[in-house]
Amino acid sequence: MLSPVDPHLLRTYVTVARLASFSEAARELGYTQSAVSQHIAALEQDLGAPLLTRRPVTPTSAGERLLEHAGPLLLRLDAARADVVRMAAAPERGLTLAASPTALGPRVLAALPCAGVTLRVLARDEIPAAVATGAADLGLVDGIAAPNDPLRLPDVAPLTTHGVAEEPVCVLLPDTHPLAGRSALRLGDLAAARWLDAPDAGVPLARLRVANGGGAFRPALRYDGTDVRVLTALAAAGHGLTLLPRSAATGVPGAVAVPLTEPRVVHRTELVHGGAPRGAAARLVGRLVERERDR
Amino acid sequence: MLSPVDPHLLRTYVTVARLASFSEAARELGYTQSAVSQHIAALEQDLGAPLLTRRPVTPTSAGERLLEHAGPLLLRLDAARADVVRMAAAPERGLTLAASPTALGPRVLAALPCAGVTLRVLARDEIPAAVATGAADLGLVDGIAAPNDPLRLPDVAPLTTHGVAEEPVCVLLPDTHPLAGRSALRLGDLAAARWLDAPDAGVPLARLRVANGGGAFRPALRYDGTDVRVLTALAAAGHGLTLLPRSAATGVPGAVAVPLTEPRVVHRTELVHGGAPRGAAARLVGRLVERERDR
DNA sequence: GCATCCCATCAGTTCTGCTTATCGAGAGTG
DNA sequence: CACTCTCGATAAGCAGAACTGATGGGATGC
Repeated sequence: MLSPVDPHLLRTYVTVARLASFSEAARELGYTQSAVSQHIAALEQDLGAPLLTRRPVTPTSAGERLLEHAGPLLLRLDAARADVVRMAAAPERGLTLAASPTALGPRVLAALPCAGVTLRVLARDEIPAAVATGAADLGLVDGIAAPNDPLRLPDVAPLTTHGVAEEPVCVLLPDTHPLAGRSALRLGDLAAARWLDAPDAGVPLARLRVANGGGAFRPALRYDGTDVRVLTALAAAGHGLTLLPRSAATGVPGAVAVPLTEPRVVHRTELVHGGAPRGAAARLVGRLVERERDR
Repeated sequence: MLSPVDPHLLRTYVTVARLASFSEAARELGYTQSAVSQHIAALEQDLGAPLLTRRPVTPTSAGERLLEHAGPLLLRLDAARADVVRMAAAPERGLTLAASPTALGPRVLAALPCAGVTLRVLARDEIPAAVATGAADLGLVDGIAAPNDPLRLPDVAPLTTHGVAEEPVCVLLPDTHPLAGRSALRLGDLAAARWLDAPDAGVPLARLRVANGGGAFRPALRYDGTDVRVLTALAAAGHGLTLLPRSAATGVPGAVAVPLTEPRVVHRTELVHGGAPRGAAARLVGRLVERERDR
């Protein structure tokens, strides 16, 4: 049986690759430069391939490949520890909730307890990681899916998800737009449009590209922030169209929200948590999931 | 910064949990019983929680949780090594192809080279693991999805997938069945039917349960093998209905295949491979993906 | 050509991880 | 009830791993 790759070596490897320097990595990790050098040598010998070019320090192609593995791997390793530790000691500190910006729909907001919650807005794909490592007790992720379909989340760890809410998806158009009067839109109607590319604030477009039959969207302006207000303002100012859940798209000055009817997709919000939510976290889970069942 | 869980300890832990014995695990791992005892003690101290009850040796609740993490974790660790090693040394041995039973549709069979291929039929969720760890060079997985949607695969490692074929999904009915004369069926027509539960041979039903609005299927007989012939024979004999891709469902004596039109799903086959397919593997990838593009 | 920077290598020390040996608790037996 | 057998915990010792500090050598800059 072949022994697993030593995660200790892996950690120094990713640090070296990130900083592009053995000595810097040594400083950051609290080792001597010598130790780091030996770590990399050991890893290269173990895998039987050079991982870094020296001078300048850059990953080789094999090293690039290893980097792709290393991130999720170290994440899972930490997640495993965090998850088990969480079961043992539940200090009942304040509840931390990690959420993507558009995941905070009306149903969620109504269910939040009045006090004792720390809300942390993160990019969509950081949320499972935050929950897995214990940085947050609960996560709220949103995205586009077929009705009643679960979202596709990166599975960094065994997490539990519950559907919490589904809303229609709307296109946000400046009210001067020729299609602004429509009561419904198909994606095909907008084939020639320019889109705002806002993976962290808006609804990710990539998911639709497939349903769209492979036709790529023409991105106009890319927005890397997480502020929905900025995004709606950009859309209202005519910088491009964007997709939002109805509740986030209505009431924007200078813009109208038109429901998207084809393809038949919904904006879905899911609650994600680790093994054993306790105390306030458990209560919030109960409240959100129960509301869903009433629906 | 917290140091990652030692995978060495993790490996002995899962072995102990599986065998429910320290001494047995020691024998299997080539350690002394003392070493295993120390490993478990170290892990429990590291995580700050008891993981096993002794006498009898059983995982605690925290231990159960850890087991859920451990499997994917060790798999990924091996996958990382295998992937990098594969980049370095490409010995150009015979091509090994791992496939789920119903993934071998006509398009795939036509593209296979005449010689030098080892075909290995595995359960659906073992295939990504086999490809990731290098047990197979390529994998073929099938499943049910919305048209043009990718399948949901367990992401054990960064793998690349290509859609290879899509076929209609058919219900296989014994020709004495009252609905056997229909030219098309909706899932709602079959709400009262009994189903064959064959997760490894047929098409998994779980995926449809969601699209079905949460209504569970009534399973009649469970078949754990991977032989499609057995499955079709069972269906023809009236032991229950089953879903199959059209090419696998036609021509079964005593049964008819009726296309499923609602929900709108297809049987999809995907090719999955690791980082850098070479030689014969690369040629096969090329041939399969190219055929897809022609479609 | 000299200084500097950066990684590789070597020797020495510390500390971890494994083995052997022994103990103690619990289950089965006459 | 005593005896034994099994199985896991613990102690001591030893070999090897891991890290440090020092040194070497190939780049680059002045």
